[in-house]
Amino acid sequence: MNNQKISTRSYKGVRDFYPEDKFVQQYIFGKMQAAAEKFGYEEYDASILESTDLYRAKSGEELINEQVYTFTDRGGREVTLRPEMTPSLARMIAKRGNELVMPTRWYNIGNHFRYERPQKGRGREFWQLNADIFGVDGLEAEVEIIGLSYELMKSFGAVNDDFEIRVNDRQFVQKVFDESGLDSEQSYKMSKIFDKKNKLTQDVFEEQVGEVLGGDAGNFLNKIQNVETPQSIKDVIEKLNNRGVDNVVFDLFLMRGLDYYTGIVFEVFDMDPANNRSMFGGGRYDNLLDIFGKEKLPAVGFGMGDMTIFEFLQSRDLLPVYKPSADLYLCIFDFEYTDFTDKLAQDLRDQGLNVAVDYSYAKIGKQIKVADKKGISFVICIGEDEVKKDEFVLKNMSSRDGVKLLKSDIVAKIKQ
RNA sequence: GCGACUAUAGUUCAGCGGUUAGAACAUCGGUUUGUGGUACCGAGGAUGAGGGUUCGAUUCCCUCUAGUCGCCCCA
Repeated sequence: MNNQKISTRSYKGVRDFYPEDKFVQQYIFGKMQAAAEKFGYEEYDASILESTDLYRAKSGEELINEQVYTFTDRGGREVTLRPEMTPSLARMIAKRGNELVMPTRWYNIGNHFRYERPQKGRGREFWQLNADIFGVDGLEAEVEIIGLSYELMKSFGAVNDDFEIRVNDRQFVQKVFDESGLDSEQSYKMSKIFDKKNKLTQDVFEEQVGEVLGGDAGNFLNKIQNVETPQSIKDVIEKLNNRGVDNVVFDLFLMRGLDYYTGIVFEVFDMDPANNRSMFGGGRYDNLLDIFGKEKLPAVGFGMGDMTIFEFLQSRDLLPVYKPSADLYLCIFDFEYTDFTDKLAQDLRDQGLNVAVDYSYAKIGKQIKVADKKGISFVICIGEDEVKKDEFVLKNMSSRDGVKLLKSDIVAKIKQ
């Protein structure tokens, strides 16, 4: 036998969730679920394991070679831990084919894995909400998805000044590029520079634009500086305004990294000057089913990761205070009252209360202290008096009060 | 893949080339044997691994490992 000590650390980049962490996670997921279902989205799920071919077909080589967890199973199959939800979603949608009644609205909250260097707000395992609507050609779909994002932010307690929704239209950008005479390679490079613009100084930006154009950038820079908001964006903004969403702006340089977007794209920005960055976003991607040989399907969706929204909520002091699941803690004076206490606990559980029992038989003050440290709201101590009279003192831990009541009144008193 | 920084108790941090490595918080016990939050007393618990310089290294140097942050990337 070896006596090497096993580290208590979790595997690099993945996270443990202690009860306090899980509580916050459940809060966040609860808000995500509520917002999605409010708009009539149906929950779906898939395995975290997918055939590597699925990603090979859809994504670039770099993703497969460097950024995913891939291994060979005992049967010689190549397997990949899902790095995102969209390929699985596309596979499921394609498999159902014409069975699906359009429009279809689906959402999922699941964990994903990618092999990269962990750093602030980014791990090798992350959880993400995906919400997508299929079968709607018009801007109503974009407006709904952006509206859903907005609703979700509000449900977290964010106010309009906290965040800003930036919108762009890839087709419009392409039109601008075409009018300026850029070929397809130049257009692709230019879109990458647009995407990075926020991180560049104006000088560097202009220099890089010049490099792509291979000469004088003056006309092009002048053109994009004076570009007018396209009609599609005007429509989206107007429809959102009608819904009460007024922190929406046009941003010609918003591209989003993904190549698969085909139309409107949007991102939600944190307006905190100390942390002014993109939190999440989405857009239209009508070519989703290409790799399955299916015809085009209109699709608009967005994804929201748990780590970025957590940091936002933390910075705005919008995270909930931890509360344990137990409503009531039962303390026992002496071993002989245990059966009585267990029966009481079970009765109360059958009535819908979450009840934990202290089996330490330590001094009663100590048992109460344990309940206090655990943050449980109510305590009842069981001893000779209680067993004899069938009457109980319900201690409210925050007010320090105790009220005498009958067993039949305990549940009502706690739930009030 | 590249770069910077860091590594001391469960956690956050001190410390000094030299006797027994300190504190706070947390944990446990006690002051208090039918009732908790304050206060007081006490206890357990640590120098990431290997090598080098030195009479002596937790301290200085090197390697490894791990972590944090940034770049790249971001589905």
